Amino acid sequence: MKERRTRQLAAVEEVVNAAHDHPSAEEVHRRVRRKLPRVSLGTVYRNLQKLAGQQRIHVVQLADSAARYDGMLAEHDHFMCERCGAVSDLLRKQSPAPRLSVLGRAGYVVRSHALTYYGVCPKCRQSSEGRRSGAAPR
Amino acid sequence: MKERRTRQLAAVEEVVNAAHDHPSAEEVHRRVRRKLPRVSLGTVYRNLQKLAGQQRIHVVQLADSAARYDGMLAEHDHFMCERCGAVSDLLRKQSPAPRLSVLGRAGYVVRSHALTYYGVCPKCRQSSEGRRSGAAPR
DNA sequence: CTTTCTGCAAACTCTTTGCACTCGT
DNA sequence: ACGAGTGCAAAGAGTTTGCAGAAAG
Repeated sequence: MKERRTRQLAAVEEVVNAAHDHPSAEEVHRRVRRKLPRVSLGTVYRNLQKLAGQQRIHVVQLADSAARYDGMLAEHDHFMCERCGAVSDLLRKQSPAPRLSVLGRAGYVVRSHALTYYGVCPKCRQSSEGRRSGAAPR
Repeated sequence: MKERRTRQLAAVEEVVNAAHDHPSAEEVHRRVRRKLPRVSLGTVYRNLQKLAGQQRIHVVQLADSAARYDGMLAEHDHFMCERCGAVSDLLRKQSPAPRLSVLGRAGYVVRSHALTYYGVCPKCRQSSEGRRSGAAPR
């Protein structure tokens, strides 16, 4: 019943907290392996799940198939580039308070919300300036 | 190169348009089968994909694992109940225009955005009135 | 007839899990 | 020593795809 501090758990948390690029489980695995070459992907999943359950990291589910993991705990939104797949954090200036009170009056209890913008990031936009190009998305 | 009007495609579109509960692919398959008992799940997926590509339906990716399909084309947001899994549509009163202009100035091109609230719906809230209950989620 | 679409089944991707063993405590 | 956590490999969801045959135009 008592939780243990294992190298694997610590390494997973460290990797997610150090990352600013919203890595997938597989990417977290790759990075954790640099320190502990023998960790299995299954263990990475188990630890990501445990950390998420304790709200020590966040799981981000985008239009993408695979879940991404985020160490930033402050409330924020995301922008996902449809060309390169990069995800960036957007500070949240104000929560949709008016919306929340409407929902509350209608009987909903709102626990959280997720807001994601989709489009083209500055980098990809630049690299297609003047072209009619369609770079491979995802 | 020319697209054909097959019964299967028509049935899939019809089912998604008639549905107000954001069915998964498997659920769409189940419903389409009531009219065409021999359609395969693969065909349902292919047609959902085709309709989505033509913007004739929308794909909704929530915290859930499986994608859901939505025939409502007007801009709107979603509320997902963490207890019963039901998803409801929320009319969007105003698009986050201030946010958009900030993003635009920063070089982002925003094509769309998705906003989902998570919590407990009125029905589930009622059925746990007064209890400290933790009904099984999902 | 030609070409797209279908049904079927196999393949693929992402994630979870059972089991014997390891390692924190 | 006890038992939570690990590695491995197999199993599960959800989704995609190759192919031979069906059917729309």
